[in-house]
Formats: sequence, structure tokens, C-alpha cells
Amino acid sequence: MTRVANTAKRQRTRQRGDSSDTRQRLLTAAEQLMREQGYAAVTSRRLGQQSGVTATLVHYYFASMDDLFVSLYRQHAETTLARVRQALDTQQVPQVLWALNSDPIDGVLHVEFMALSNHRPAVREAMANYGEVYRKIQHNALKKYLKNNGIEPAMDPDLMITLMASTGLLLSLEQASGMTFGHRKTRRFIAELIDSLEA
Amino acid sequence: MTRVANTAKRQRTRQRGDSSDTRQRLLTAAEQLMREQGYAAVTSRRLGQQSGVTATLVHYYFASMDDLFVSLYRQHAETTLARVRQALDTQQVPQVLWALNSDPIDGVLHVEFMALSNHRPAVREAMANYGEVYRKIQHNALKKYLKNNGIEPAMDPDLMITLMASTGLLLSLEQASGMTFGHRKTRRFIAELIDSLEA
DNA sequence: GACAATTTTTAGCGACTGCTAAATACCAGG
DNA sequence: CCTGGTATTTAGCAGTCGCTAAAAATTGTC
Repeated sequence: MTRVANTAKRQRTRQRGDSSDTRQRLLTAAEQLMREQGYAAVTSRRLGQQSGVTATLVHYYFASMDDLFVSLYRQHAETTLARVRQALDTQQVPQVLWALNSDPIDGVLHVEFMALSNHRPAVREAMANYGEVYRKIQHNALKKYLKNNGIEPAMDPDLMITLMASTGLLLSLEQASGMTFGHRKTRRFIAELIDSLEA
Repeated sequence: MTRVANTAKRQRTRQRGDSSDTRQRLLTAAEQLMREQGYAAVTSRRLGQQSGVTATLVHYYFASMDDLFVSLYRQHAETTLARVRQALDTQQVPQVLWALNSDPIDGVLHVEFMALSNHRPAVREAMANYGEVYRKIQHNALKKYLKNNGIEPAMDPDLMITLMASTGLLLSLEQASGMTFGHRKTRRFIAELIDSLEA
């Protein structure tokens, strides 16, 4: 019989429905849309349509599109962080780090978020925070691996991680466009770096 | 007294008004909007407003927004190519190449175009073509510099150019977000590479 | 000054956008 | 069964979008 309903909802970003199935479906649809058609295609109506619900629900679960983008970024970042942490327990830390940084799927999404962050300060802040954490965790993983295996690295771990991040991103993106110049030699360069860290 | 006016205009991308002052102002406004507010902010109405003309003129000079984006990219690419060619006549080819690749202004624009290319095939094609040419010209400039000065490079020129492109882009973008991890050591790495090419 | 091509504006169509108020459906605990 | 919170929908506002037809203004040419 419809009580007063929902006034004063959505003060905080996290709310009761955070673990909701629908909310998760919306986020998944957002990620897919963003990857396939770019961030400008992520609209409440399209999200609703893709998730089989009404567009209004998007505004029920997210205070604004800004909030949705930040939530999506955080979730994506958490997932990636978990993958990096798992690599800590592997015997092939360098290989896994390179695989993560050169993943073309992540690359496309990363570029979309970077473009978004150019004009959405909330997204920029989230990216900067997670980006630093992400790098530090990679750095720790690599250092621990080197120590555990008694390896004397030919290159500073900080530098190596930055090189993997930058070349991994650019190569995966350019490859998607059909570019090839310098790719072979760059991949070989990284491969040799990784080999030099073999136990 | 208004004759038949303009039927069957705009068959080709290039048309009579290509050198028009208005057309150029629209492109300049597009570049500025894209850099400051992202590609999604580049709309005919905002371009018109920024250029002091009506939105309709955008559609008079450009067959579609796709056409506008490609034209803008081509113009930007030509300008950059001219700058690289100039570097050919300098005594500091490596330094200039690094300066070009790590320019944060170009970086932001580059990311916007990469994001655009994710869902605008015409933009992707233009980027792939110019990207390869761009790299090749850098490569030729570097090789010519090395030969003229009798320098035996410690690193393959192809690889060095790819490293400058990838680290230059990522560092400039991350710096804009406030990230710093690994930046100092990476800049030092590039600087040492450049130093090793001194005559 | 007439004429024709070029440039620019006015007006508008159909579709989409973020977001909100209000109503309804659903579901668990008493 | 009833009550109250949660989830979802219906309906709509005010604004923007790309793009077009048509008219008007501007400009160059003879």
C-alpha cells in the first residue's frame, strides 16, 4: 500500500543494496558497454535495457553517473588487485606481472577510464589512488620474489614495473588498431628482462 | 535572392571551404573542447557557441561528427609530423624525440583519440595509419642522427623509440593525475639512454 | 548593378540524456 | 493477514543531440 517510500535515500555511496544482484548486473553491463562502445555509450537507459530492468533503477542504485563510474572503476581495480596478490604465491611472478600489464582487454578499459578522468575529477581521484596502490603491490611482489630466490636483478624493480606498465598498455592498444612498428623488438626486450630474473 | 542553394554538397570530405577561416576555428575549438572536457563534449552546438557561429555550420563543413574527428586528428597528426621533421635538422635529435613523446598536452589528446577509436572505426583507421608513419619518421631521424655522428647505439633504435613513446605517454598522463610511483627512476633511465647517444 | 556561387542563419524533427516524484510490486517478521 | 521496508516501474520534465530543409546574407565576377 505504498508507504512514504524512499525519501532521503542515497546519502552515502554504499547503501543497503550494495550486494544486490541487480546492482551487480548493472555494473557488469556498464563494463561491457564501456569496453565495446566507449564511455559515452554508458547511459542509464542502455544499462537498463542491457540488464533487463528500467533505466530508473540505475539512479536507484547509483546517486549519479559519476558515482556509477567510480564504483565500476573501484570494482575493476579490486579484481585486478586480487589477481596481482595471487601472483605473489606463484613461482613466475615476473611472467604474471607482464601478463597482467599487457592484457589487451584491461588496456581498452584503462584507456576509457583515463579519458573519463580527464573531465570527471571523481574518477581521476579514484584512478590516482588505486594506481599507486597497484604499482606498489606489484613492486612488493617482485621484490619478495627476488629475495626469496636470491636473485640479483639487472634492473631496478621500480623501473621494471613502470616499463612493463607503459609498454604493456601501448602495445596492447596499438595491436588492437593494427599497428606493429617496434612491437616485436619491444616484446623481446621485455622477455629478456624477465628471463634475466629466472631463478 | 537565394538561388537553388546547396543541394548535393559534401560528397567528398575535402570541399571548397577547406581553407575557410570558420572551418579552422571550428577545428581549433574542437581540439580545445576535447582536451579540456573530453571527446563527448565535442558537439555541434558547443562548437558553434565557442566559435561564435551557429551549430548548423558544423554540418556544413563536416559531413558528420565522424568526419570532424578524423579531420581534427589528421590536422593534429600533420602538425606533429612537421615538428618531428624539424627535429631532423637539430643536433639534439634524441632530446627532441623525448620531448615530443612526453609532452603532456599531446598525451591527453592522444588518449582521447585512442578512446574514440575504440568505437569509431574511421578514427581508428586514421590513427593506425598516422601512427605507423609517425614512428617510422622518428626511426629515420634517429638512425640518420646516429650515422651522421658516427655513434654506435647501445640499444636498437626501434626499441628506443617504442620505449620513449610508451613511457612518455604513461608518465605524462599519470603525472596529470598526481601519480608519481617509479617516475623518477624511469625518467633517469630515459635520460641515461639519451646521454649514451651523445656525440 | 545583375547574377550566381558560397557562406551563414532560422526553424525544426525525432531521438536521446540525467534525474525525479510517485505509484506499485515484492517479501520478511510480527 | 498485516505491516513495513526494499525493489522496481510508470510517467514525465527540461535539456541536449545529430542532422536537414529552406531561407537569407555575403561575396566575387562580369
